[in-house]
Formats: sequence, structure tokens, C-alpha cells
Amino acid sequence: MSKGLPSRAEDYSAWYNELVKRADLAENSAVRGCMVIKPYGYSIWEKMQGALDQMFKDTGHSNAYFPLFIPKSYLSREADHVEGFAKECAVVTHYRLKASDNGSGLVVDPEAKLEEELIVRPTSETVIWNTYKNWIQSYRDLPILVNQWANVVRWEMRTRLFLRTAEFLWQEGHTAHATRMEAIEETQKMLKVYATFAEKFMAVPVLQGVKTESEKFAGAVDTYCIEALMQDGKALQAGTSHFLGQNFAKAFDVKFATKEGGLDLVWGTSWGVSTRLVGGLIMAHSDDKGLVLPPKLAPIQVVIIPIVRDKDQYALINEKVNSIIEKMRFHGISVHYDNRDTHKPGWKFAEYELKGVPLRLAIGPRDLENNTMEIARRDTLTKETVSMDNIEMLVKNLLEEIQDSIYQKALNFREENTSEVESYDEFKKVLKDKGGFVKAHWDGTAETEERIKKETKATIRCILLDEKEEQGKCIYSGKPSNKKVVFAKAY
RNA sequence: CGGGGUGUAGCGCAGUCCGGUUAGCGCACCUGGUUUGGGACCAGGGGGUCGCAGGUUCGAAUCCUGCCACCCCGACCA
Repeated sequence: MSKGLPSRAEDYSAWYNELVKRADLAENSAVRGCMVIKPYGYSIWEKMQGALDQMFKDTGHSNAYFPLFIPKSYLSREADHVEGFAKECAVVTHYRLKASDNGSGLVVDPEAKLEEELIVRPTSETVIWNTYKNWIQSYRDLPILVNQWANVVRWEMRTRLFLRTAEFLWQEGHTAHATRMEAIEETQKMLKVYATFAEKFMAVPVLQGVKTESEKFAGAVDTYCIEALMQDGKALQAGTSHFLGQNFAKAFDVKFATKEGGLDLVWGTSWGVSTRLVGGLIMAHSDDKGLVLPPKLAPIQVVIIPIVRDKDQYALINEKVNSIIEKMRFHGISVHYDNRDTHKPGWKFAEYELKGVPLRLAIGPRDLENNTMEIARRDTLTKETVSMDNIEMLVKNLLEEIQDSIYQKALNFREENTSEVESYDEFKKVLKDKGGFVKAHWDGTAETEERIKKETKATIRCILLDEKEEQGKCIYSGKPSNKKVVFAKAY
């Protein structure tokens, strides 16, 4: 195996790409823009799914499944929605192949043309609201709180493993409500769920805010989002929660009889996070030696590596280790004992560092004599020799400490890389020299936003929910503004 | 879609300018031995339609023409 990753400082982008491949998370597939998620990468996603799914259920949601294909006409029912997604849709036009006339291979059978083309879902609002029409007659049928775990396809021009792929895995929640207020509360509630997940599980601090008119979801009234900061100073949109108003109810004619005897359009929300989170997780914590995973999402929390000179010791070590594993499992710790004799300890040390396993225990002849083990932390790369007695408690505590510690580190990084500026010159200088989040006054117009984007590549990430009101002037136009907004270059 | 680049073993590359034995190297892989507390060493071995198609030539990885794929930068983008 070739040693050493490209360093972050040298080439952040190459570092990321190499890391994803070498840590066995994912690789490019034979199909352009689509990735193969390898078992180790997929198990991180499964950890994420597990935690999120529980949180969705705890907030009253149920899972369901809607079709992969959407009749083309559905997409055009909501004007903004079609505008936003039409350019990146995969389209199914036929349902059959046949042997080609010259006998070499297969061709699309022109006889088998679909009457109406199907698009592969880029998101499921349309097919779901078309279904909700049949599910909802009365206020008694509301709310509907449904989530689906699915794959979607957006034919992106340029793709990067996990961060932007043509096909990706995600969850999309789609809820229907009787009142505007209730839908808005749902939208905000799910934003909180995402923020909590990001911070508690991924150990990634996030900003919570609302998108500007030009950045919001196609078809939404308001898009709420969480934004994370990566180590290269670029922002990553990590999750979105949309207040759809009555837009999709209008488009699909979803009305309900109100308590008062009237007839009203249903209010909707939708919210989603995707496998992009895996990319964000990698970029938030990892270093030049490889992944650094938060214990709560690490597929393996502890790896134990035996160091063996002769066969007799091996039996003794196995015995010791097995009793330790049993105790750790009892405490809910996921532990992997790598006693393969096909790889040397040094090789394993490097391998598990690359894969971001939070804690590593090594046990050899020295330890057998002294009743000790060597314990090494992935996040700090420190190691010490500790007693084997009650080591499971030490491990348990250390895992919690690592989880907190990498969150704190990421939070400090974000704070150090969040700036406030009062002028456009200062804005450009900070973006160029430092990057990160830059708070500045903005006049609220799409024109200004667009010009700043053209000139600096920075976009408005969000308008913070808890931003304080203050009188100021737009850094670009000088027009009055009562709030700063958050700019950054973004993925 | 514009600009640039690359296609040679599983991976990373040299060889191409200036055509000429059997196409090399590192890693990985297989066998045997010695090793094992930070990516071991020695010896032996296997693996190639040189992206595809056509052309020039006694002879093409190398020259010519066409095509394809991928990567990077831009444009685009929940």
C-alpha cells in the first residue's frame, strides 16, 4: 500500500478525494457521476440513518415508500419546481430492448415507446402530493407525517464523491397540515432535529437560518437550512427543511374540509438530508493521517490489535482480549479484534488511523506481564499505557470525551473563521485571505446578491434565525439593512 | 457546453518528441523462509487486446485520421 495522503494544506481537494478512496468509503462507478458506496462507507451512512430514523419517529413520523418514477407531467404542475429541476432529470422513454438488426448487442425497441415519459425522481414532492390528494378529505386526516428513505437522481454536470453525485441516498420527509402555523412549526422542528443530529452525533456545529429568495428550494415558500464550515473555509449546506405553504396542495388540488365546514388547501413541508453528510463528516474532522470519526457514528469504536511473538502468547492474549471484548459489548461499545496474522501490527496501526477508528488498544508480551494495554486516541494521536482492570470504563469515558472534544475543536475552528465586516473591501479581503463565514449587511435584493456572487464567488448561506437586529448599510449598495447575513464560498 | 490534460498490469507511473530485440518500474498479488511494540526483509513467481477503429510502414505503445472515456478549471447546480 502506498503511504501518505496528500496534505490538506497542499491540496485540500486531492486530500479529500484520496481519503474517500483509501479509507474504503466509496469509489467512482462505471456510470459517470455515480458512486459505489463501499461497506465501510455505507456503515457510516447506516449509523446516520439509525440515529435520524429514531429522531424522526420520536417526533411522530412514520416511514413509507413512494415510486422511483414520476410521470413527466407531474413535474410541471408546480411552476417553480419544474424550473428548478427540469434541467437535471433523467428520463425514461422506453420499456423494452431488442437485439439489434446487425446482431451485435441491444437497441432500444422503438415499438416500446412510453405514452408518457417517466422521470427518475430528483425529489418526490410531486408524486407524494398527488398521492396525498387521495389520502386527505377532512381535517381529521391531518396531519400526515411521513418520511421515506430513498435514492434520487439529479444529473449534475460535475460530481464529487458524497458531496455531489448524480444518484444519492437520502431521506425526505413530507408532511401535510391543516394550518399555516402548524406547518411552519413542523418545518422549524425538523430543522432543530437536523441541527441536533449534526452537533450531537456528527460533532459538527451548524448555523441555523433561512435561505434567501434565490437560494431557496424550487417550490418552497421558505427554506430553512443548517450550514456547516469545512476545514478549508468553505461552507456546506448540510440539511434543509422547507415550508411549502400551499404550493403543492394548489398544484395537485389537495383540499380538506375544515372543522368550521369550509374547504381549504392543505399546508405542506418537506425536509431532507443525504449521503452528502458523509462528505461533510469527513471534511469537518479528518486530518492528514486519515479519517477522524466521532465515536457516535464510527462503525468501529475500538480496535484491539494483538502483538504476538510466539504461539503460546497468542492463546493467552486471545483469552485476555475476549474477556475484555465481552465487558465492552456489555457497555454498548462496538469493538473489533483484529487478530489476523496476515498483517503486521504497524500496518494495522496505520490502517485503522486511516479509517478513523476513535480508539486503538494494543496488547503484547510486555502488557501480559504487567496487566496493561496501550491505548491510543485517533483524534489527538496520543497514547499511553493503562491497566487492563476496568479498561472498559476507561474506554467508555474516553469515547464520550472524544465525541465532545472533536465537537469543541470544530466549534473553535468555526468561531475563529467567522468574521463580521462593514465594507465591501473588507469583505473581499476576508474572503480571500481567510475564508470561512463572513457576516455582512445586505440590502435584501437578488441583484446585489447576484453581483456579489459573480464578483467573489461567495453566496448568502443563510439569514440566521437568531441574528440580532441592527441598523446598517449594505456593503455593496449602501442601502439600509437591519440585519447582517452570512456569506461564504460553498460546496 | 468552453479551456486544459490524461488513457500502458488491480493501483500509481516511465517509455511516445526521434518507429526497431521478449514493453519496463514502484505498490499490490502468489510461493518459500526469516520476522512481528508504527506501514518488515530476502529469494522466486504470476499478471498487458499499450482506450477503440482505421491508415502509413518491412516493422507502430511511439507517426497520421476519426471516435470514445475519464480528470482538472470554468459555466451550471438541492
